[in-house]
Amino acid sequence: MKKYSNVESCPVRNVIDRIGDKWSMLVLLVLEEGDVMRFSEIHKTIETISQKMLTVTLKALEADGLINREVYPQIPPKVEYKLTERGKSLLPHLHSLVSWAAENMGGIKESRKLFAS
Amino acid sequence: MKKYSNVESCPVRNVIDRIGDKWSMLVLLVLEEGDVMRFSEIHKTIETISQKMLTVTLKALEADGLINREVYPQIPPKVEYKLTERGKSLLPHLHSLVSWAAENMGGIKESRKLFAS
DNA sequence: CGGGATCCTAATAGATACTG
DNA sequence: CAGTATCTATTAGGATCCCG
Repeated sequence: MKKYSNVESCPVRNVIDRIGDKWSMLVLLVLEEGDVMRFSEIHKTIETISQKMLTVTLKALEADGLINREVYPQIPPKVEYKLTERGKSLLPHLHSLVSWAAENMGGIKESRKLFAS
Repeated sequence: MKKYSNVESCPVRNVIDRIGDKWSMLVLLVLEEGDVMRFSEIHKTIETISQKMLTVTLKALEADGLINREVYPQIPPKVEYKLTERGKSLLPHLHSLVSWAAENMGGIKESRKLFAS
């Protein structure tokens, strides 16, 4: 059986570390539904995210080439975000997780209660 | 378009928060390969995890009913872990992510480099 | 409008020592 | 062997103010 000593080299970890943060996955799902969206639109859709975290999250997703950022140099500024092809290719896998989560959430919550008692 | 204001009620977030931590997913994949494993076996396989984090991670997975913990009351103690049916049902979805990650890691690393410069 | 810069707090993770 | 307990370091995340 192979060893998992050098965690950093694992491609999976690189992905999970990114989409496993507090907001990335949510932003991806929102952008899928909204197609092309401005910063403020995303912010309004995910009401509980802070401006800073939305900025940070968008930048990280852009760095990974999962979303595209287009700036319109005008006053007031306008910035639009949309999924790249790579980003779109990730979404089916996320949806597969979403389905599993929806189906199993009830059972998991039951388990947690039993475990706590 | 629906709003994602109350993040906590989202079943997806509950799942991603759990498997998106530093070690859970790795432990699940290791247990899949190893079938039934003792604490020390898992620890040897994932060399870089601390004893504390392995304990914490196993407990969380057990609470969610994803793994089963069996204690043999003897000296020295022996504790075995294995996937539950629910845990097994999650794994295909993780593998789907693993595949995507493996295929796209090269491109993502390229993107990150370009973005940094 | 879409951020950037700074400060601060809370949550996570690791090291170490100890135990039934 | 399989953990606990405690302490410390690191990181994630939020609040606030500012700016072109």
